[in-house]
Amino acid sequence: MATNTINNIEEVKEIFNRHLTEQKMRKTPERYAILEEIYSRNDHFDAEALYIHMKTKNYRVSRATVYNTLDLLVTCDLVKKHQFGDNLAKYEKSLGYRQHDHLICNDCGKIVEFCDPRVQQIKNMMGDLLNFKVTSHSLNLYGNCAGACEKTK
Amino acid sequence: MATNTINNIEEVKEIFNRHLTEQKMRKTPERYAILEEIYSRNDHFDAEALYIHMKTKNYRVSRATVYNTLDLLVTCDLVKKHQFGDNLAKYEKSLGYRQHDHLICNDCGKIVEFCDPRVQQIKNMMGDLLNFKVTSHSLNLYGNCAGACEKTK
DNA sequence: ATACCTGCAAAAGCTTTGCACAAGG
DNA sequence: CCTTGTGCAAAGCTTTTGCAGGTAT
Repeated sequence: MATNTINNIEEVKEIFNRHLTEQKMRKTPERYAILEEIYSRNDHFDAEALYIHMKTKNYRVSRATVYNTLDLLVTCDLVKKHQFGDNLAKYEKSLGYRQHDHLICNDCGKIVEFCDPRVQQIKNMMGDLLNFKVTSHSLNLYGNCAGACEKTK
Repeated sequence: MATNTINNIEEVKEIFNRHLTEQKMRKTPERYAILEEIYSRNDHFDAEALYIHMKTKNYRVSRATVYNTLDLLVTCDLVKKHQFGDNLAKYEKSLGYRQHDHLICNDCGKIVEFCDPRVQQIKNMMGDLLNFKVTSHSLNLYGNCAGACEKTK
């Protein structure tokens, strides 16, 4: 199982739990099941893939709940939402992951993550310069993975 | 007329013209009309807004042609396509504009452009490091325009 | 008990596609 | 002429919404 990440699932659930309490929202089994499913993955997935995967595991859940819960998890910073060029939102778990950005292969769709401190510098400087309070960002580099790209898109 | 930009419209048409010739594509009046319409704007617009605006000017054109032509213009680098967080493609003319990125206000939707040479440095370094040939990128900073934001969204 | 949440299906919104007709080369 | 491009409408896809029934608190 792919849950050997920096934070174990119990810790994540606890954070979610606290958020739900603070916001006076209900602790439904669906919400925890979706959280668990997301944290068992290590990829960038879309809402439909998550939905299908839960169905496959015989977990009865609706698309509406998947979308609602994804929004909720994005709000409390346990999940990050991305747009990689197409009109399809992709998600990934975010807790315990260093802030990072993405390099996307135009041919095979492969996604590689990277960190660069200059991104933070740009955010700080541009915020000051243009009088914006910058709260988040999205940086995607597009190209192709030289050589070993198999167009498995 | 808002065509007092760095490159005049004739120059742009000439570039488009050359591209169409090279690609053995037809020089239809619709294509030039759409190009002209785009270059008369200085904002970030979506396909529907462009379509509506052409209709308003009594230019008979279809959505299909608008989408086709936008794709075509993106291909030949006369137009840039963006995704600012939502699932709605936004476009802007690109010729003669320094490469730039965007700062988007979450409250009022205002878009401010900026340039930072560090973006190019990041592209170069990450391409080398991860063995990718980086051909393009998208960097958006999200936040809010301190003070004077009127939530006119 | 009573909001809130869920499931289901329909609707909405952007974009693509199919087909018949038009027109560029 | 022949093939590409266009208009129109329908279909496709992702995401949102409305409503009736369920359930956490």
